Amino acid sequence: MKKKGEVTIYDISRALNISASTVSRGLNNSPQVRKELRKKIMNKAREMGYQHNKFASNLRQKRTKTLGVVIPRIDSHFMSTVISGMEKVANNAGYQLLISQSEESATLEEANIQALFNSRVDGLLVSLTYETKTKDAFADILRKDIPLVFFDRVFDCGNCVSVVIDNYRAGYEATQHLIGQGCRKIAHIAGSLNRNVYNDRYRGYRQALTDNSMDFNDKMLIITDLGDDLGVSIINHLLNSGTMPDGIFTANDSSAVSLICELKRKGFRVPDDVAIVGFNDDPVSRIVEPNLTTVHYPGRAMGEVAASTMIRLLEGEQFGKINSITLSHELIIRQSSIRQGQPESHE
Amino acid sequence: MKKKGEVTIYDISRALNISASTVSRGLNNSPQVRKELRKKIMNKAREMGYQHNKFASNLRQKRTKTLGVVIPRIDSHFMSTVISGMEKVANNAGYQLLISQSEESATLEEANIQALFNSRVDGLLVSLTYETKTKDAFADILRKDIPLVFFDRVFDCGNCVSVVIDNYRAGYEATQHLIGQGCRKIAHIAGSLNRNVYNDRYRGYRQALTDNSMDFNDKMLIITDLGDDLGVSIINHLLNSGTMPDGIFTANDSSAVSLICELKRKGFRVPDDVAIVGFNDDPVSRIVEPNLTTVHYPGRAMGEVAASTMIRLLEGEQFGKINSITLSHELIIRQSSIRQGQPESHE
DNA sequence: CTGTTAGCGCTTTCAT
DNA sequence: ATGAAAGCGCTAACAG
Repeated sequence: MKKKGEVTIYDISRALNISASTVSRGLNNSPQVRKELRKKIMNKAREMGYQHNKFASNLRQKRTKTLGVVIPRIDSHFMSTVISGMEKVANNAGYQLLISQSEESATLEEANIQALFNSRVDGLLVSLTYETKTKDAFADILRKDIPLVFFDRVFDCGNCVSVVIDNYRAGYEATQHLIGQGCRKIAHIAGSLNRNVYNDRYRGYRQALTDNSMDFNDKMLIITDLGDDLGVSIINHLLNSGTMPDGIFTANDSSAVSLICELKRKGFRVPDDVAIVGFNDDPVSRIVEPNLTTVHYPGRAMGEVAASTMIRLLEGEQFGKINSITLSHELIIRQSSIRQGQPESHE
Repeated sequence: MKKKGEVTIYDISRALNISASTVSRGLNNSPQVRKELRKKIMNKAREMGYQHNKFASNLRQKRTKTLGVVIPRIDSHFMSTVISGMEKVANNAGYQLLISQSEESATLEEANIQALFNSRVDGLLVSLTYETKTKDAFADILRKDIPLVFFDRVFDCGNCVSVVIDNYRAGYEATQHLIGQGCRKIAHIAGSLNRNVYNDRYRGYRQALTDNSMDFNDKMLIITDLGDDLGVSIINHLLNSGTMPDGIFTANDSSAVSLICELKRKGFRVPDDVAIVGFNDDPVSRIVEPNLTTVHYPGRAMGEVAASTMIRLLEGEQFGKINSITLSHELIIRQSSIRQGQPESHE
């Protein structure tokens, strides 16, 4: 692991017969240094192939200009879009992103948080796993007042910010749409109800049923990992349960697409026999036939907002304490849920 | 930016009436320290809420256990899958990933490389932008012997490793397949020919034409950014050019899907009027109707291999110098390119 | 405006 | 097996 001898500010100071502090100041564009000298320092630095050593600087300044990110997985359309927005904002503000995946494991999540803490990230951006139940993993972070921003899958917690959409309302609207299309037996495919996103969507669904005097049947609630190959097992499960729904609201688009494919394969007409509404506005929702009605989730904006909120927190431009930021979603109505001669209800 | 006073090894050494060096050794599980004492140190550390400071450690050891990653964008199925594999391998080996996006801009790419270099990453993993022409941006990296691994979009360069698939052969096979299906006028939609991936696919396409005594017509080559809304303009362009192809090989799946949609909208039958082959095996290729024939690209494996190669490089377990690693691809034949009564040729 | 001095927290010879 | 001391490269008082 031999590193060729680093050129340090001392080398420059020696070459220029000035002190290291002046070199440091010059390199950081301090107005305390004569413009002329500053330029001389810069030139010499370039000439000598000097490269700023962030570590030494960090150690001294006790900040890293680095943000830690912990997410369940990065390889979904939604999450990669969030991270893309986050990286852009962070990079523009001179921050770097240390990204780690928890793979839906609370244990790995905790290990990742610990590692990021040891790396002394200035702030932590987190979207929780399916499993996470307690805030224990965040104890160190919170004790040290390291800013913590949750996004999408969040914890309600006093000293941190959450960036979310109104999943409850989105779930309500999705269900209401199915009801408006004439569906009378509506199933819901959910993710882990530990997590706000799935719990809220579920509660919205329940409320919409209630508001339309429709009974909830617990055979119509299926809790899954929302994978993209759920169609077969879910449709079989529903058929076996003896009550085939005429509408399904499912908590993400990949499961919705899988359902549509399986329904078509089994000879059901979509949406006339079974109408589907998904969630996320994944690109596939526009491609699958019939096109999928879904909830547009502003992923890029969520990443941007989370990052810029974090940076504002770090750089202390707060005007009062923010607890939570809710971005707007939108129900995108596509043909898969518009039934023949069944006009869309005007809400 | 007040940080509550860190607990250091000195605090522990004082509490235990031993020296800091012993504490350091104990914490690092050095066999030089009595087992008993080691345990006492560990316990005290936990009790006092000690947290290892990676910076100080890095500064001293001149390594960071951090890998820098520079990619055009993270928000595509392919790239997010690569990164996912890379992160997993890195994390398992105790490395962290500093990820930045170049957004297809050579300038931003260079700035990102510079920033990562200043952060003293132990190694750099790069997939190039459309624009990048020279290796100038890598001068510092190479001079300092920082291991450099390219993946997907690579530079041929003496002192670094490339992880790729055989894009030439894949392009050849894709085109050959269309020819086998009876296509006689085959267009190719390419990305920037600066980049190996697109150039090689293009050359494979040309060679397949040649080997089948088919003329190449430069109106059949369209160079684009391979965006997902290219369908309209490309089909119009082809129609206006006076020679509508009966087969199209396009360098990624999102453009392929966009083409299919536009062709269907215009009343062409796919594949009987125009057959399509894409690239990447994106999930949409399985959803679009007709399903898309495409080249399976092992994204996760590519990320894993790139990361583990890097780590092997860093940890010096090399058995000779590796220049390039080629992963295997696979042409996935789906209905969009199987024409009625036109049996698939047996290659 | 510039220099002197000290120290961030850790690891690592070199002694003992 | 443990300790003393030096130093990684930088920045921030403080002094002039």
